[in-house]
Amino acid sequence: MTALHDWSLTPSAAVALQRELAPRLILEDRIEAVETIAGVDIGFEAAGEITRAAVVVLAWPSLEYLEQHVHRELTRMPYVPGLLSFREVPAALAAFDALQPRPDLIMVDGQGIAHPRRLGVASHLGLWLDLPTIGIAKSRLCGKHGAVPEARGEWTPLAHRDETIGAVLRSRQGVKPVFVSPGHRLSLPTAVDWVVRCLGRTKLPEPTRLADRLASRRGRVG
DNA sequence: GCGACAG
DNA sequence: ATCTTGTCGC
Repeated sequence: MTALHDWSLTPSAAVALQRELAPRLILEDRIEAVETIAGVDIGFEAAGEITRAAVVVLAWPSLEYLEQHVHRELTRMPYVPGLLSFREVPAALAAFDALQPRPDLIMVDGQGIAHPRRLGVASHLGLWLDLPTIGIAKSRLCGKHGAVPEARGEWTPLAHRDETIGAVLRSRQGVKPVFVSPGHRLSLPTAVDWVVRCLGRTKLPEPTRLADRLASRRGRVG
């Protein structure tokens, strides 16, 4: 019952594809007027056999709820550090198909270019949809950084092989920082700005926080 | 060779 | 990610 799909690549083939795609990323600000922002996250059911992709769309600048959508499908790949997009992006794309006007900006739960080959899940999704994306991860995949300032909104750079790949942001005082990195079509400063602007009084920005709840079915969103 | 390792 | 109870703090 193995559902083969063009996303089901062997690890080495997936790595080769990442190396081919990373150079195509645009890390300059190519983002239009923002009126809607989407948050995406993936959750699992039935001991991981079912993948559940959730997308929540909010209006900017009110952050008012506009719509949500959930797509469920059989899980196609196991979790392998560095290859997360092959496990989650297919389901996320299906969830996005239900959105009529596409969002102007997307916040993804995971890394953008803060990845060994600069192609985290946020970058891969952004490249595929050709939309601006930002990666917001709750923990580090690669790279190193110094002490993170205690004040909310402050950050310290995340570096990897002499490159600045992201920001370790104190999104909420007294709480572990989040790792922000550009996904596609925007710069690091711009990515951090958007995350800070979408922050409520919680650790995660509203789009991602709501998508998280919907994906893990931990409460109502709309 | 020995760790580290998004979700 | 997911499995899980109470508990500390704004």
